[in-house]
Amino acid sequence: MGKEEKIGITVKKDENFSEWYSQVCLEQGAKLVDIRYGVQGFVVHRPWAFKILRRVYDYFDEEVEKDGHQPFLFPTVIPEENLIREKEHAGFAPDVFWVTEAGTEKLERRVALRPTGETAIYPIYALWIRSYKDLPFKGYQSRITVFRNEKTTRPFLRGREFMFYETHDVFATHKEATQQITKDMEIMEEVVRKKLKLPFIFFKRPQWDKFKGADETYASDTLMPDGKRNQMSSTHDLGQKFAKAYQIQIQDENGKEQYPWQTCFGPGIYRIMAALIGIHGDDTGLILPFDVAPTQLIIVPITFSKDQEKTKKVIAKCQQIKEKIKNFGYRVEVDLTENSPGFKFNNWEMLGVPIRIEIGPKEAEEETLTIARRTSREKKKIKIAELEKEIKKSAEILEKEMAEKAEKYFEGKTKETNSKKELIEIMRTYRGFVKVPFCSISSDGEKCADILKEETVGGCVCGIKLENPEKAKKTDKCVICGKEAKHIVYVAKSY
RNA sequence: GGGACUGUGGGGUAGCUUGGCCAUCCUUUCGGGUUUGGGACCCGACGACCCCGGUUCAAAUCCGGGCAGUCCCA
Repeated sequence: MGKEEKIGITVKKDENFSEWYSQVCLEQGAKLVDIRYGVQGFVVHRPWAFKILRRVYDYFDEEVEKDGHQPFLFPTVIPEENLIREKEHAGFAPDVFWVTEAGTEKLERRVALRPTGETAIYPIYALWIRSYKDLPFKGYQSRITVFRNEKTTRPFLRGREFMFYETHDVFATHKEATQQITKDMEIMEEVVRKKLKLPFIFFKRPQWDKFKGADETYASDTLMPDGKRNQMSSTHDLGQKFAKAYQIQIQDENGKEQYPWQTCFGPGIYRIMAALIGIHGDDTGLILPFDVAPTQLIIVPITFSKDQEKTKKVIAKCQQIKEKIKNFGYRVEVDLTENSPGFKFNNWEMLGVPIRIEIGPKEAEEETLTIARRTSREKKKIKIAELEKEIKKSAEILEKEMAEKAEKYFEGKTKETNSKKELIEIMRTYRGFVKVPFCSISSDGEKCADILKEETVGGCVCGIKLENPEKAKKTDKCVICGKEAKHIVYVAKSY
C-alpha cells in the first residue's frame, strides 16, 4: 500500500494547488509539458497537451471566421523602427528578444522576435486599407510569441514563449468598434464557457490597468483554485492611436482622409489551458470536456491468461466495439498494453479521458458493456444495442456535471463587503473575488487602487462587469477614500 | 522587482551538517516467468552525483561563478 502513494499525483488539489498543478503538468502526471529543455521560460509541449491546445485553436478559428475574420500570417521578426514607432511598444522594447547576428556576421539592422502583432501588422494595414470601402477589415492569426517577462515560469501561466491568438480589426466608426467588443465577448462565451465549461466574468478594466496603447481594455477573468485571477482574454479598444502611429488612413465618401478605429482581441490560449487544467481537474488528474478530449472514449479490456479462448474473445470484442464507436464519429482507443486494468484505469483518468468502457469475459458473453464517466467514476452496465444512445447520454451528463461544478465553484468564490476593514480581513485569509463599492475606474481612482493593493497585500481592482454591472447605490461610499462610489468593482489577487 | 530554496540514472529520492569504503531505496525501460474486474508479483539487466573553476592527498559533499528549476512576496 505504501507504494501506491508514490505513484502519480501525491498531493491533494485543495491542500496544495501549486504542487498539484506542477505534478499534473509534468512527468508524474499527464505529461503535458517537459520543462527540461534547458532554456529559461521555454518548454516543450507534449502530444497530449498539444492536441488539446489545437482543439481550442480550432474552436476559436471557427467562431472568429464565422464573425467575418480572415486568417493571415505575419512574420516572426519585426524591424526595430516599426516596433518603437508606437510609444508603448517602445516602452517594452527592453523585454524583447533581439536578433543581432547571422552566423558570424552582425546584422546591419537588428530585428525583434515579435512580442505581439500590432507593430508587425499595422504598417501593412496602412498599405492595404485605403478607402472606406475596405472597411470593416477583420484579420486574425495564431502564432508563437516570445517575450522576456517573468523570471519564474509556470506551465501555461507564465513563460517566455507562448501560444498566441490575435484578431486585428479596423472600422470606420467607433460605434462599430464598440460592437466588436461585445462580439468578442460572445466568442468567449461560445468557446470558453459553452465548449470548455469554464466560467468567467467579462470586465471593463480600470484606466490604470488597461493596455497602455489602448483607450480601453476589456478582459475575461476566471479564478484558479488558489483563488488568484486568471485573465483568459482581452479586447483592446485601440481608438485611433495606432492608426495615427502607423498612418492607417482611409478616404471617406467625401474623399476626405480619416483615421479609422481599431480593436484587437486576444484569447490567451495558454491561460485558457491553465484554467482547463486547474478548474476541472481533481486529485486523480485532468478532467476534459467530451468535445475537447484528444481521446474521448477509452476501451479497457479485462483478460485472463488462464483462459486464452476468453482473452481472444475479449480482445476481438474490444476491436469490434472500437470500430462501432468510430463509426458513430467519436475518437476512441483500445488500451492493449500489458498493464493491469487498475493501472489503465488510473492512467486514463490522469489524462482526463471523459468516458471509459470496460470489456471483460462477462461482457464478451452477454452483449453488454460496462461504461463509466470520468466525473463520477460510477460503473454502469449497458446493452450494446443501446451503445450509441448511452455514449451520447454519458457525454451530455458529463459535460453538464462539469459545467455545473465549475459554475458552482466560481459562484462560491465571490464575496462582498462595503467596509475596508472587512475587505482587508477577507483578503488575508480568502482568495477569490470580493465585490466592493469603489470611487472611480477612471484615472482618478488609481490612488485608491494603489492603497487597496498595499493594504490587502496584492489585491487588484479587476474592473466593473461589462454586462449587467452591479450599480452602486447612492449611499455607497468607496471602501478606500470614503467618497461617493461610482461603481461596484471586483477585487482579486492576480497571476 | 525582492527574498528563500533546490539540482544525484527516464521520473521520485537517501547520502551533504562532520570530505574517504561498491552512492541508498522506489519507480520507469529492457529480457524472462507469472498475473490481470481499481495502480499485482518474482528473477535478471541497462542507467546518475547540472556545468566551469577553486580548496584538498582525497569533493556528490566545502568555496566561487554559470546554467536550470521550485516556492513565497511585490
